[in-house]
Amino acid sequence: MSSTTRKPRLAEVAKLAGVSPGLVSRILNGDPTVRARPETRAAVLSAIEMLNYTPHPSARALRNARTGLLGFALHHVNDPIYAEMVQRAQSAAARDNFSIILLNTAELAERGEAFRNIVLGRRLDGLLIQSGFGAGEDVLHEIARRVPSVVFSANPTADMRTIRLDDARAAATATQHLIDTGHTSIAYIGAPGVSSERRFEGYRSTLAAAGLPWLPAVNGGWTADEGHESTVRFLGSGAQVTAIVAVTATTALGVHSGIVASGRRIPDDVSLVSVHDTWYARHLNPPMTAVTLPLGDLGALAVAELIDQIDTPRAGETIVADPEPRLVVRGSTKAIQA
Amino acid sequence: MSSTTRKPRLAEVAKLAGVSPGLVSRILNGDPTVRARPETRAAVLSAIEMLNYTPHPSARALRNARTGLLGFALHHVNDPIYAEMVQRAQSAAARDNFSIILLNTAELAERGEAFRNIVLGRRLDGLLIQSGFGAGEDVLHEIARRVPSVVFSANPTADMRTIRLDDARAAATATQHLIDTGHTSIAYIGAPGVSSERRFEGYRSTLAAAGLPWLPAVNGGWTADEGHESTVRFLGSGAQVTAIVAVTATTALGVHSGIVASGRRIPDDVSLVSVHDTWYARHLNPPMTAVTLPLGDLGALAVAELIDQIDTPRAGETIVADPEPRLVVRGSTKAIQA
DNA sequence: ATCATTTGAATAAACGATTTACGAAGCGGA
DNA sequence: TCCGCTTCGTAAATCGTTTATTCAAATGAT
Repeated sequence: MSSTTRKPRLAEVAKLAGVSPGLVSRILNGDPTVRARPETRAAVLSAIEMLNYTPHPSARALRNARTGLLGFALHHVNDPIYAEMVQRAQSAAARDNFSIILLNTAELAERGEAFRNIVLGRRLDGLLIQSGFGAGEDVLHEIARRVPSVVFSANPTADMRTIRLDDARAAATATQHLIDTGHTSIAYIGAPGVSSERRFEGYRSTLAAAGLPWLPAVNGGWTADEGHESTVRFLGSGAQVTAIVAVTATTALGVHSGIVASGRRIPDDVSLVSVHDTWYARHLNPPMTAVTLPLGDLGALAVAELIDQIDTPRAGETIVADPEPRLVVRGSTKAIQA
Repeated sequence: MSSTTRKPRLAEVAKLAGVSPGLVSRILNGDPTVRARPETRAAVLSAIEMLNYTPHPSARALRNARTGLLGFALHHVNDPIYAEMVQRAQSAAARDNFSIILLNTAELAERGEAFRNIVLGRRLDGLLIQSGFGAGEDVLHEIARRVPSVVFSANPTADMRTIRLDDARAAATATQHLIDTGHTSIAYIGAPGVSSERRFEGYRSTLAAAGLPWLPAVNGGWTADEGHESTVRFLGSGAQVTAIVAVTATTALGVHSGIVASGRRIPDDVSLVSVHDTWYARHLNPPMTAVTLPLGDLGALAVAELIDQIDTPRAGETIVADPEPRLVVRGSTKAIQA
């Protein structure tokens, strides 16, 4: 299978170049205090090249107390909403030679101990933590205080570095679109946690500003199945709304099927707008109107802040927003005839 | 922020217990050759407990030449199809104290060098590689020969450990369902790569066995958008089929919207069955009939084989299949009236 | 009492890279 | 010639575990 030659060590490069291992290391890492003759430097470089040398990551990690690994703890790793965010985060990390490990926060409940061990066990240089969903919040925040971290979605606190989207504005944009097209009876289907609360506030304040009535948030959860159930219950209870704003794309999918299951037509009877646009929105029947949020930018920026945080810890809040709120109008919304 | 006390080292545990570091290490790792008095062992254990000691992963990795990290290289990491597979793989890995890093094979084209460095740079103990999609296949297979690996989706070779689903049977199950409900004109919309080829063969042979005609595979790609485009083209070219089998769930979603965009009704004009069931299938309008494949089992088994592979490399093929093919009939299929 | 075993544990050398402290040439000036 | 300053590098101590080797004390046999 593999050939018998091991991977070369620093010492072997040094011997080939006729210098000491220390010098090779310093040249390799661009030590500014190193003063080597051009021909010495060239010899080192060509020895590295010739042996195709790459440093041993574990040895480096031990000596430098830095693993080059970042953790990305998400509430639901596999929510398609996060695909682009994770990808952008990984590219951003790769630029600084970091790799990203995905961690599922849902495991927190069952296997909290294992989670803490991975995260607190010097295996990771830093951690991106999605918070603000209620359950296990205290554990996450304790971790955030012990490991260089950037917490996102959560509300800001005095001692953490946080980053989040402009949730209120996104929901406001969705709501305003419905108002603009003549709707006066609009519901919000939300989920547990502060992101949903902020979106609800965007919904509520926009309706209030327009002099229109608002309803308490319907609790739909973060999954399509929960969105479906709560919508069926909500509409089944005789609610007379002509439009719904859904907290996120997965929930919105369930709301979509829930409206259909309730015997109402989209958009003729009920219009639907999703906060968060995603890959499947355009393929629904009818296609779903949605507000785009810059999750990719959030991921990239979160990583940049985290890497900064590793060197110089500090608290503070960052809000990531598109220059303009972006609404993608598709077939799930329709103007009310005056 | 964090308190001033470092994490304890092995030497500190040893001092507290009044023994040597070596002994602590051997007891900690359950060395069978260690002969310690019960009270000594108890002292060590209580010292570990008292200091809340956990070994330094980088030091261990250096000494043992084992990082505890497994790579999971997927064609499209974020395809929702893989959610359960990745989760099950992670649980299986966690049981043996391995963590999993997700890698995107799509990056291979642009950043092949970076990919090789991560993968070949002793950062990973082993690699799960999804193969069989055509592009970059040679690079993946070269890697598979140099790092302990389990390759999945690909066809078996003499020198690799491979694992895959029973693709042909899944497609056969889907096709048979359509035949059983009276369809005689059935198309298959596929994608590049051997998994799709195997599914096509299941489709073709099932129709042949029933004495029905089959069509060449329509190339739809692995994404919803590609499925949509190819379906619109296919139906627009005047194809007269009453049913379609789609290679996977994402493609099927695009086929679904493509049928609608072509002005045909599901299931009245065209029935649709997806190979792979997934979370959103039940929320489509109409909900999508699908064949379930045990991707979760594939993930768990692949990890188990990989961990085995790390200790004792060997070639061989494993096919993961449910005891019974499982078809979930929803609203996207309808019997043809005779 | 003496020698040979066993039992119980310590010692020290890796693993591979990084970095601080130190030193041998080479050079110019007095 | 001798001192002092650069220049260009080297040596050796870490980082924290693991494990082969060694060794002292306790036990047993004669």
